[in-house]
Amino acid sequence: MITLTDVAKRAHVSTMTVSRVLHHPEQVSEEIRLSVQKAISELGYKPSRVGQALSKQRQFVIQFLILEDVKKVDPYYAKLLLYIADFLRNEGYTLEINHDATYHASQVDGTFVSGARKSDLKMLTELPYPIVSYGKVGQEIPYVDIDNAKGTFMITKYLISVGYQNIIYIGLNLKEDFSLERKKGYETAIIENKRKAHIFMINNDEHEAAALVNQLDLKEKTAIVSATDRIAIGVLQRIQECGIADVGVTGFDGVFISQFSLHKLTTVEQPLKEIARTMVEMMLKLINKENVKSTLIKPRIIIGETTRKQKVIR
Amino acid sequence: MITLTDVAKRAHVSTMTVSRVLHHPEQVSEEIRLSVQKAISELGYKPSRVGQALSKQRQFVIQFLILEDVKKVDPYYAKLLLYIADFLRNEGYTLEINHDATYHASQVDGTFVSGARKSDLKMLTELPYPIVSYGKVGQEIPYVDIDNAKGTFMITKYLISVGYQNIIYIGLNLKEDFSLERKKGYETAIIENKRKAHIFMINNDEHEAAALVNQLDLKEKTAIVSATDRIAIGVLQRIQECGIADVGVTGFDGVFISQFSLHKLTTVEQPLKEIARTMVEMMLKLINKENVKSTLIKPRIIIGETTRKQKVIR
DNA sequence: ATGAAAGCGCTAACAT
DNA sequence: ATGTTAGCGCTTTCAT
Repeated sequence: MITLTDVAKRAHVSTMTVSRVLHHPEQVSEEIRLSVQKAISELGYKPSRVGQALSKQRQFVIQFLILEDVKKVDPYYAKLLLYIADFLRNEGYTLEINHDATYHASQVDGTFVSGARKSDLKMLTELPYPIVSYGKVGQEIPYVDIDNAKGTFMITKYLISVGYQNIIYIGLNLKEDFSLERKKGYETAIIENKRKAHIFMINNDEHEAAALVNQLDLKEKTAIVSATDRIAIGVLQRIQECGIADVGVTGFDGVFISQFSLHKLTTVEQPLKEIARTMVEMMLKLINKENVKSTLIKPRIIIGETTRKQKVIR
Repeated sequence: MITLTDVAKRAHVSTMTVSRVLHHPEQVSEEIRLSVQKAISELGYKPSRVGQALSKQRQFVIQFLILEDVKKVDPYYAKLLLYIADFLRNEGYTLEINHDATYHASQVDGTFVSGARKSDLKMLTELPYPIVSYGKVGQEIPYVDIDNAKGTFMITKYLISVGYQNIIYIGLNLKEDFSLERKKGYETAIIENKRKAHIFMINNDEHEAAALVNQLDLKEKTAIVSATDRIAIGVLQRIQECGIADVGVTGFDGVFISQFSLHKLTTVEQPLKEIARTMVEMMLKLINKENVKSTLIKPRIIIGETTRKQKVIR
């Protein structure tokens, strides 16, 4: 391995001069600077992360702590991780993946966390470094999340705008924040437009969704707002089987699932790249002891082929 | 931060004695060992990764280098990453995620790579540390892969065993190894059972698959072996729409996609946990300068609801 | 503008 | 069985 000392010898200067060339080049005379830079590139010198970490007492490593069970990991996490890794790298940080919930002792400069629940709050607040959560856990922990209420609000409003008369919501039978928010978004849009709310709550299961559709006696000009893509897929398949005409179906999340269907699903997209960017920005601020505010990312609705197309709201 | 020195002072010994208690406890008298262990736990001492890395000249970090574009990342990568992270952690290693293909300069003890192509071979073989690839790139690089030929072979044989007379293969129009292997597995099973091969090659697109089905004039007792779940989804939806009876459909990969359908797809599963375990084992051997052999993992076929069920082959 | 010295946390090699 | 020394690569502090 090429070290600072190697470069220093080659350039006939001290290691400090080399270090200065790298970090405070303005403090070094041009002549020496050039010859040091030459030595660096000739030798192919790369600073050792370990050496820097030791003397700076910083690791330049951020961990992503996934608290879900492996089997339940959402498919789009891979994308989120990669986006985060990319953004971090631009800032000179590295991303370390950790999974086991008992493993918080890792020596890092900060932690991203996903899948955290209220019961994790104590453990998380006790960590000796900054945390940013993907998804709200509690006010104590800065988070980034999609604006769930806005998502269902936007998509419901869209359905109304393209002429659906009757709009049904199939929600998630869960007491988590995101589930309540999604329901609220639908209700707000319904009230604003003086329609009648029709709400059903089920588990996140395509078969339950299909079974529910069977009992609904759907008419034309009806649209179904689903709280997740998975519910939407069940609804959609049942509707197609029955051959009911002009019934709109929408989902929520829509990163992979909605692609695996002949008819592209109208859905609320998780803007993963923006979520990643925001999470990284917040982390860097926290590391610099700056204050941050939890952020809701504005969702984007994707108009697919499972709803009418007339005009598009933004 | 609590250091070795803190522990040493507390236990009234030298730092080396503390280090020995941690790494070679048999070399330390029981009396001292106990008092050092007491000091360690009272202070909550955790060895510094950086300090160890510096003196051992090792990082205890493995990177996973994903060479695909973010947008094309397979959904099941998240699972693979987590499994690998878990296995590595048991061995005292940490998993670092890197994505940008130009970023191979990372200081790590080894690299896992996925999505590598022939054109990456040169770069990969020049890396100064061990590599294990997920998926075959060339003989130069140790890899772990699912036994693609065996997968299609097994599933074709299964279809024959449950009584399908006519078995069609819809393959991927790609010259990559895995695509050729999957086709070969089908052909081998067909020849062994003295059936007639019917092969079509298309892109990995559900619409192309559906369009192909339209031209096929399918009869009863026919089954379609698809090279990917995505193709299978297209086939399946088209068949359901047409209401053709007793036509079997199978896929390949089947980690997430096959779950998002009312009718669970019969498919060849990527045994991700075993792939992860094998990749980690190989990496550790390589780090220890032992020889390794590239490994094909035996696939498992999942019998879903898109094929007849009579008896199960293993 | 440049350099020397000390220290970050740890361990291998060498004493005792 | 235990301790001392030196060194891993780098940066901060304090000379010069």
